[in-house]
Amino acid sequence: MMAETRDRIIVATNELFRRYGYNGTSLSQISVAANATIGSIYHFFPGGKEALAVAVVETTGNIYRQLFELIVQEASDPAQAYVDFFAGAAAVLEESGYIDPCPIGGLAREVANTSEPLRLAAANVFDSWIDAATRNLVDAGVSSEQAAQLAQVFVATVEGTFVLSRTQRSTASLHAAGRSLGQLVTQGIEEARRTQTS
Amino acid sequence: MMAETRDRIIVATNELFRRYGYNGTSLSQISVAANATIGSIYHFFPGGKEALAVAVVETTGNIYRQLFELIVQEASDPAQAYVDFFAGAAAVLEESGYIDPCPIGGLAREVANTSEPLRLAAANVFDSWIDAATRNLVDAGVSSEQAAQLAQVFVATVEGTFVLSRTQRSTASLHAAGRSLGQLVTQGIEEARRTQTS
DNA sequence: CCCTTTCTAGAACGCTCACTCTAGAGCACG
DNA sequence: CGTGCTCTAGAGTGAGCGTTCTAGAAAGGG
Repeated sequence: MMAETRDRIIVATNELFRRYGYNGTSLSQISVAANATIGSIYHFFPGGKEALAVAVVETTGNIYRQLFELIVQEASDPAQAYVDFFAGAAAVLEESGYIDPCPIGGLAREVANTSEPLRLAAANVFDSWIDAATRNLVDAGVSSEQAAQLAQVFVATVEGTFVLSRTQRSTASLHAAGRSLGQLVTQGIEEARRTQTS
Repeated sequence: MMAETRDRIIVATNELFRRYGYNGTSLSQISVAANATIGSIYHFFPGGKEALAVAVVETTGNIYRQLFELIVQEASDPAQAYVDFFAGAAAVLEESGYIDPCPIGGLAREVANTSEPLRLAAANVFDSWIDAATRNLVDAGVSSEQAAQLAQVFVATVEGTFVLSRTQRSTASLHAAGRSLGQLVTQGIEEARRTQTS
């Protein structure tokens, strides 16, 4: 029973943050959406709203990293994985009516100057995503320096296209980013192969 | 006298939004920072906080577009302009202690679901940036389809690296993005030349 | 010098916020 | 049958929010 309520609170908070942001979401809203009283929220998250937000960032960060690794695993070739990732995000955005697909970037940007715990939680999530992408690219044959650079650009582009597509209500930037990222990865692999065989 | 106060309000609001976001900034804070009473704020912006935010988005959007065009004009070659742009942003971030360099993306993501006027203002700014970059790339010899795609990726990457660098307190992603964008632009120019001469 | 317009001053309003507190419900275990 | 622990219930607190309102200060042309 305990874990169910806690999970419901996290899921509901995640959705509300994606729509209204951190400061735009109230505990009473969360209480209604999660079907849990404010007393319950403080029982599971004694640190209040901030602690709840940290939990949301961490769980969502893990889910997205797993999703990325799944897409990588199922892609026909390394470059295609990145195209697929952006195509999947585009589909989610269209289906949801352009609600933010991910609460982390928005939260981070909103409170980076006011909540150090939240900023750090978000930074750790971005690090874990960059690490996962770097490992994948190295596995695909990209040099480790190039892989680190491409992984950063990948994560940055994901966050940037979320901002753009949400604002413009268009998936054009996501498709553009998929193509460009695929191109960069392909080129990174070819360059490493050339260097190795020379 | 009138224009001075109005400008002071816009400048102060811009700075506060970049630190604390839209919902995290109060009119009383703005009033203090701008050295203007709340009555003055409502005199110049009868639409209240939302109208003030729209004005901030529009003026800041114009300033950034002009900055981009200036960098393009002074760059040694087209690809270098994009490297320079990210390098400049990196310098600004480091100097400012990683305050958000631009209020627009954060605002847009924060209120895209709650304020249609603000969302539209931000969307128009992004469109104007994409148009400016597209024109620049076409002038540099890139095909119009490629230019449109690259311009979208450029703007998305700018916004994304702002999120990342602000969260991680590091300019690594900015430098990585500068290199990758330069690479994509160079490649776009070469590809167009090849197609044309064949 | 008055009159009109532009702008400032700041108190006041209703509302919602994050958070606290005290009671008691539900349930497992001896 | 109770004893103890986890979790829920919901009223209450003080503070701060965006906005409104009325009154007056500057400023400038006739």
